[in-house]
Amino acid sequence: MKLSTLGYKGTRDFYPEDMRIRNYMFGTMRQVCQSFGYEEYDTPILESIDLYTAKTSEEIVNEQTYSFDDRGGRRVVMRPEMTPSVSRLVASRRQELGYPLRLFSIPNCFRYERPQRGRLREFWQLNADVFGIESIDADVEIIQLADAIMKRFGATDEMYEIRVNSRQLLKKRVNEAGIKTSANEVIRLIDMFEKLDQTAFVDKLAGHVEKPDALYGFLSSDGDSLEVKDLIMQLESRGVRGVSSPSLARGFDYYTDIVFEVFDKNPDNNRSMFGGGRYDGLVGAFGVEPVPTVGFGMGDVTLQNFLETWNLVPDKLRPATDVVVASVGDVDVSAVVQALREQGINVATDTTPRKLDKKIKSADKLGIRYIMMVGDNEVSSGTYVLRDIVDSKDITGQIDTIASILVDR
RNA sequence: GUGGCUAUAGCUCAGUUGGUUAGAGCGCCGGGUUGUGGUUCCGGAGGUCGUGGGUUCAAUUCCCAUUAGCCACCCCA
Repeated sequence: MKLSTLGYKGTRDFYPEDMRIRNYMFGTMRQVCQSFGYEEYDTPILESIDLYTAKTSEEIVNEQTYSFDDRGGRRVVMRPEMTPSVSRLVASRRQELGYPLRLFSIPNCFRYERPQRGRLREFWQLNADVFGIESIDADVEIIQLADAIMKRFGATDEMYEIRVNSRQLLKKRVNEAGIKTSANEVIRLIDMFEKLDQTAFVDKLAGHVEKPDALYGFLSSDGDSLEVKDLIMQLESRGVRGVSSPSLARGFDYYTDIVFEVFDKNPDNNRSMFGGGRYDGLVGAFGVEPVPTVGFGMGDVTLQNFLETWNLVPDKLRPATDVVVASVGDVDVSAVVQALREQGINVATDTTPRKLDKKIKSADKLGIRYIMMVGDNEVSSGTYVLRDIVDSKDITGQIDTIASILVDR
């Protein structure tokens, strides 16, 4: 039987050229996070199902997780998100950790969903969280961090919008409107505010609250939360533009106060790219003293859509290999290769019996910028020719000269 | 979970109103140039037409199922 070359549904293979883009994205995220004083951590992909049952949104746990029973009969879940794991991490050493604690990670997560644009079954997600700051300073910092990452990718204010809301205020207004069903159902409906027209929305709302018109009026206003206004002001003083969005709710149940999302303004995407908020109750759910927390998750799939549609992916991403040493005829190139590698240069060899033009073509195809042709003449004279495939020019010189060019390329 | 579109060579796609050996461009491999690429010329390899079943004398083409991909909804990164 012939094996299929297709991978599992909703997952991706990363060829070197894909990996370069991924490394670029993750590298940029890592740099900016570290510049804000965030430290990297990691946790296992597998977690007990208990971690999610109470905290994540119900739909995600019930219908969107990969879960199975292990050989000992324990229910195991492949993490659908990182927040419960990092909360567990902090809770288990609650006392001995130093605060404010700033953490980030770029884990792969799994959700059993129908794949489509911006959504796959395996995705990576930058998670940045700050623990131990009660004041709005933490919310400001996290949003500023998210914004800084966007800007480091070359994004400008026309490309995305940061929407901010207070879940506390939203809950208050929902309660004032007189809940007929449940607060969660109303909030879920509010999430659809932008997608429905006014009459359809108010009609639906009328089934859930006593005073739909009052609630609608609030949702379509600029919002009147002092906290949100203060937040937006502080962001502005740091050069970050935030917009009040009273209907913003976010899907996860664990958010307690400020929530935000970053919206992709490109018509090809036109969707919420990522978001986050404050979840003060999650660490405390492990039976320790609660720790105030603000964080966000930034998915690689939507981010890559964003970068591609706005043309922000650098096209100069090159392989780590600096040079190919190509043998000409029957010659031993190992000494030359060794000498270059000792200088810290990444060297691939091509000692296949093919003709030299094929070797140059192959190096070009692999994206490797330099090729060094080594035959008997070069070895005996000690003078080598280094070809820059990109600029199409040759550099002739001793091995040290060649090495110095490659080192500070 | 619901709905729509799609599946032919490595890639992008044509095509067969059901009928012998299924095509193009690009890419790939080899040669013209026994030590120098991206141009050009010549030659070559590569497809059980996604998979399974049905209708038919005959299916890549029609029908059903299934799988995968894309898109929208739900939800969300």
